[in-house]
Amino acid sequence: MDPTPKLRMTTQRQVIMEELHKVKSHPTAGELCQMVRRRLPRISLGTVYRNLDILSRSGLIQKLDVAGQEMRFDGDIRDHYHLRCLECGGVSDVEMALLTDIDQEVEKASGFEVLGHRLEFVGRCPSCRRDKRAN
Amino acid sequence: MDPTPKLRMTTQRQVIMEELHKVKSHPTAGELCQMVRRRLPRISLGTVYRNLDILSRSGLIQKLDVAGQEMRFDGDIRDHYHLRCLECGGVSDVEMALLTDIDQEVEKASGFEVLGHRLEFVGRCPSCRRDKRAN
DNA sequence: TTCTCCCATGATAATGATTCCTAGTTAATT
DNA sequence: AATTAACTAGGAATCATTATCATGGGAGAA
Repeated sequence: MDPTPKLRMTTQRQVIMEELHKVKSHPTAGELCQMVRRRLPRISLGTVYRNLDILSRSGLIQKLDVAGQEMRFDGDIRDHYHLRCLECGGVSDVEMALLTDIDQEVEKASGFEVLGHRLEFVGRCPSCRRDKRAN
Repeated sequence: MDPTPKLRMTTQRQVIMEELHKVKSHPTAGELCQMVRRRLPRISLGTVYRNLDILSRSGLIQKLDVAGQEMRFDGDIRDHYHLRCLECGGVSDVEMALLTDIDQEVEKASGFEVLGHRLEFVGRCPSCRRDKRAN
């Protein structure tokens, strides 16, 4: 229906991307909004959400949809797996080769057309393990 | 602190479990509430949520937390993987051996204490592939 | 059986993340 | 500079989920 509207590089959009690329964490929209507000104090949370959505649709960033209630965003668009700390809620990257064969295996076994998979680990991050030891 | 309060097997709780076990789909709380209401028309959605939570904490059912906005529930408590149809939103089981080694591998490589992982596939279910062909 | 305790229920309000709406603003193009 | 479609801020609306609270009812003791 609608031809894709042409993107404009607004200040807000620019700063959102920059701030997201600065960190290796995987912030939520709210966290990112706080970060951006240090430079653009009047930016609204809705704008952050809208731009994160647009940027991820354009393939410039990644919308993570990891377990948990809040969506997270990643400036690294390479396909990779994640690890969530149950204690602090943080999400880290996993250095691990992608599983390349399982999609086809599952496709054969299930009758589904398999387009991809999502693998994520849960556990306790080094920092939280350290804290626990202190208790 | 609190000794776990003793569970009372109420009619509502009973019926929720029965209805969940009847299906091989992985209903949301709302869907399950509709199913249960055919037998207990006055049950409230809050009761369904509360009991699903209690039952999953007790290990009698599984809370799925698959990608997407709504939580889903599974009467099958065996550890297994899932497959989500992007078209109809349905969630199916995958017949596939569990990946047993990767947790330890990731633990060694990452410094995290890895407690488990969650793997889910995305694609199109046989039924939606069939519909698509008709277009 | 009756009393008492206490967990459970139903109804509804509250919360929190996300999306939608609208009037005013701005980047890109001519 | 003028034009215009895309964008923004702010707030309202939505949707899933959780909390609150007065009432209900089952299990054990008397």
